[in-house]
Order: sequence, then structure tokens, then C-alpha cells
Amino acid sequence: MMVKMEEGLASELPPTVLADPKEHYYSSLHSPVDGGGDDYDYDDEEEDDDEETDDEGDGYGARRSGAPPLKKGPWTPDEDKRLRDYVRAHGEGNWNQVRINAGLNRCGKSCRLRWSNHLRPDLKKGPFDDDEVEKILRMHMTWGNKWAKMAALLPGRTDNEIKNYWNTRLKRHQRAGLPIYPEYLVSQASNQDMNFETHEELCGVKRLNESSQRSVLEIGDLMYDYFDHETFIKLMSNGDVPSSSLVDPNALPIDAVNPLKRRISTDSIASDYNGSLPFLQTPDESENAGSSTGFNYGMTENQLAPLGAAIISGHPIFDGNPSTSWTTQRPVKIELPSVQYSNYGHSNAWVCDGPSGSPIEQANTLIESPGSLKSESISPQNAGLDAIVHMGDDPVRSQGIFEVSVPPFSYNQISQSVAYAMRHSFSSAPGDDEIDGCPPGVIHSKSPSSSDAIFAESSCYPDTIFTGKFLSWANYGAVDASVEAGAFNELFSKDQSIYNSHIDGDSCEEAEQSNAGRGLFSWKSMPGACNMSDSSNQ
DNA sequence: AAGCAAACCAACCGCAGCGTC
DNA sequence: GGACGCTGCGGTTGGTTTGCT
Repeated sequence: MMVKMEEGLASELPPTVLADPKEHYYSSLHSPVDGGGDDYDYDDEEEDDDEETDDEGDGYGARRSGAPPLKKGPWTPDEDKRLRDYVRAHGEGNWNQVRINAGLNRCGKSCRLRWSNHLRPDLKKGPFDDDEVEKILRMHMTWGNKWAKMAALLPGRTDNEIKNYWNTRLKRHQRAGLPIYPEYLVSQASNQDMNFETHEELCGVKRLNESSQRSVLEIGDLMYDYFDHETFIKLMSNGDVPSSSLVDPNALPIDAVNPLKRRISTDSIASDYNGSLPFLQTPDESENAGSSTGFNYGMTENQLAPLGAAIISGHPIFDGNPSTSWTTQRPVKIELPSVQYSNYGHSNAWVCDGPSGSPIEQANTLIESPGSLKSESISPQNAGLDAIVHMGDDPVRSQGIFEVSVPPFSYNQISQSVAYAMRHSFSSAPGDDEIDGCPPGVIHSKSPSSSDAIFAESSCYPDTIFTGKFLSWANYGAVDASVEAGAFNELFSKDQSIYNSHIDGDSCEEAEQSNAGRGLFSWKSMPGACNMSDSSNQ
């Protein structure tokens, strides 16, 4: 990956990147897992029984009286082997039991640390590469010292590793009087955020002491601009994309060409889908929908804004528990306009995993046979629907294929719906008929926009509270929202009008491109607010 | 070669969150 | 509701290596 290098970035990179990346001495000495030598003489350490015991009262090191004192200090190869063998056989967790059962005279806390930082098989040893360094910079710019959070997005890296790198870097920069963050990142930020009082603050000079955990950049763009889309989705789901909800949209200078660029590689999507990616997207099914409704929120056809991503209610992304519900998700297909996504590759079908078949299988099916889905979800009679939610099976048991089709239209897109959880099907717009074959419990919309679906839903279920996040045109980032259905209109319209005010005919095309992906938008209704049930979301 | 500071790294420590009893 | 244990996180410390003078 090309990484923009700030001037003199050589000094930015960890010495291990620039210099001969010798084996980390501790890794080689203490971590046989990485193939390092075991030539360290531990003979003396085996006799360290007079080390002070772990008497901290936080549980890890709790030991009974009479037990031998818990050892501290560097781990020996034998200890590593015991720990590794035990964890491989029994799994992680319950570290005090690991300590006992593995015959390790170490506190459980130490065992956990040793495993997670050195013995885990998925650890990536060696110096940070340029890509990792840049990610660290961006993440730190956004989150501050959230090492664990960063490590979660740097596969194979530990929080300790990142922390050590950063602290070293910080010292070096402080000593040299250099800004913490590279100039080009600062420039990006300054172009997108006007909330900094000074250049120094933006550069991070004011947070040298790391006393503030406040996000330096109250914008999500930097994150979105750099991370893969799916990673960004994760960030959003975790609330890690800084919210700009406190910013008054009316006061925020809008750059119509402001990039919330999405770097969607559908190839990467496909490859990553295996583990975490909930969607695929197809670009080639939008023709009929693209000209469908004439509904454009007051925009001209030329002002059509690119579609955003689709988020599915109940997806781990938004249920706040990514680890629990992935395999229970329904396959979801979001249809996107090719004209607007032509630069995103060959496949823009966004699919969500379903209860049957592997994610890849589901994805492939949808990729290879878009027509089948299309015929199901977008028929001539419902072409132009902004959101169609269809579930093939019992919606309550959530066993069926779940689809959301989002034909192109302007502005924010809502792919998410509480539809499948609704007790009754309904048509979202006056005059709409139920889609043939739609089973009870399916909600579908023939309204020209997803927001209309929400409106309609609100009329049917006025007590519904919609919670979720969306990437606001006006606010430059993820906005957390929890609004009554009736308030949705106001929120949505306000955002849209701000967007419109900054789009003119001349800049339309440019804006359209640069704002691609701006409309990541999701709402999630609160279960129970209107007698909904969603067994899949548990 | 010796001394020193910087860099690097592993490990420790205290604390907070969470679940269980 | 409080005590307790487990877990994870972030700050800090201390040992070793590296590079410079």
C-alpha cells in the first residue's frame, strides 16, 4: 500500500523499520514461538524463588497461603511451552486455572499477558510497516491512547507493542520538537474540520502529555478515508467513528467536495467477507431503479448523491456485539447503482451472512445470480423502491433469506429496516400494495425513499424509537441518533437541505464522486417499542 | 574501549468493568 | 447492595541492546 510520507518521515518510522530489523531481542530470547533462538541462559532465573510474590488483590495473583511464591520476571522457554501447550489444548480464559493446571508458578494475569503478547499464534512479529504506522497515526489522532482499540485493528499486533512504539516515537518527537502527527494528516484534518483553534492543536502539540482522551479529530473522514470500508463499518458499530453530532450543522462549513471517500475494493470485500464483512454489493442492477421514482428530495437528477452503504438491523455491526450474531444474520443484498459505483469494481452486491451456507457461498450465490435476487426484490412493479425488505422464511424465527434492495436515489440511503421484526407487513406508501408472496411479518416499501419507509412505519408504529448511526452530509461523520419516528423527518430533511445548499450544478459531478459513500445510514428500532420481535438479534 | 544516552522491549502495577454469589 | 473473582486496559518500570562521542 502506498503510504504518503511526510517530509522527513524517515524519522517517523520506527528504527526497526529503517535499520536492519534485527530480531527483537526479547522476542528472540524469550519467545520461541517466533523462531527466535533459545540461547538465553535461564539457569539463574530458575532460582529466583526469593522474588516477591504477587500479592496484589486483583484476583489474578491470588494464591493460598503456603503455596510457593509466584515467580516474576522473564519467562523461560519451559514456562512458555507449558503455557502454550495448555492454552492450545484448553483454550484461553480462566487464567488462574491455566496457571494451576499448567503447573505454572505465575499469576494468571502474567499468564494472560504472556500468551496475548508473545505466544499467540497469530502474532505478527517484526517492525511495523508503513501501512501500520500510518494506521497508528490516524487512530491515535482520533482516539488518543486507546492501545487495545488500535491493536484490534492491526492484526497480529498487541496493544503493548503499539504503545511502546508510540511512546518511543513521542519521546523522539518531543525531543526533536517535531509535531506528533505528520503534516499531511494535519492538512487533511484541517481541510475537514474547522474546530481547531490553532495549528498547534491540530498538530497535536497540545496533547503531548496525552492528558486528554478527547478525540483530536471530531470527524470520521480521516478514518473512513483510510480504512477499508468494512473496517470503518466496524468502527462505526463500536462508536469509534467520532461523532459530530454536537456540531451545529448550520454552522459547519460544508465543502461539497469534501471527501468521505470510500476505498472499497470489492476484491477485498470478498476476501474479507469470510471473517467479518457483512456485505457485498453489486453495481449492475440499478438501471431500472435508477430512474425509478423521480423522488429526489428536491434534487435534480444531476444532483443525485451516491448511495451509501447499507446496514442491516440486527447485524453485529449494530447490535454492539460483533462476536455473537454473525452466523445468525440473514443474507442481505443491497442493490446499488452502477453509475454511481462504477469505480468500485465489478461487484457491488452487499450480502449478509445467513443461517445456512457459508458467507462465501451466500456471497457467491448473490454475485453470480444477481438476476434471481433482482427478480425477487425488484420487479417492474416495484422498481424504484428505495428499500425492499424481504424475508423468505418465518420472519419471527429469522430463518429466511433476508434482503434489502436499495435502488439508487438521491441522498442518504437507508438499507436497514426493522421490517422483518415487525409483526405485520405493511406498505409504506399510500397506494402501495403488498409484494406478491410476501409472507406475513415482512415489511416492504414502495416509497421512493427509505426515509419514507420510516415515516410510514412511524405512522403504523408511532411509539417506535429509531436508534442508529448515519453518516451525515452535514455533519461530516457518524451521527448517533435516537429519535422518535416522527422526528426522523426533521433530522433527515435538515441534513439533506444542508447538503443541497452546497451542491450546485457545476460541482455536482465532482461532489457526486467525492462524496461517494456519504450516505451510510442506518436506523435500528428498539425492540419492543412496537411489539416487534426479532429473535435473530439476541 | 569506555561511558553514556537513547531506543527498544517485556513485564509489572493499579484500576475499572463485569459477572456471580 | 456488597464482596469477590476474573478480565482487560493503560501507565509505568526496569533490563538489555544500540549507537554515538
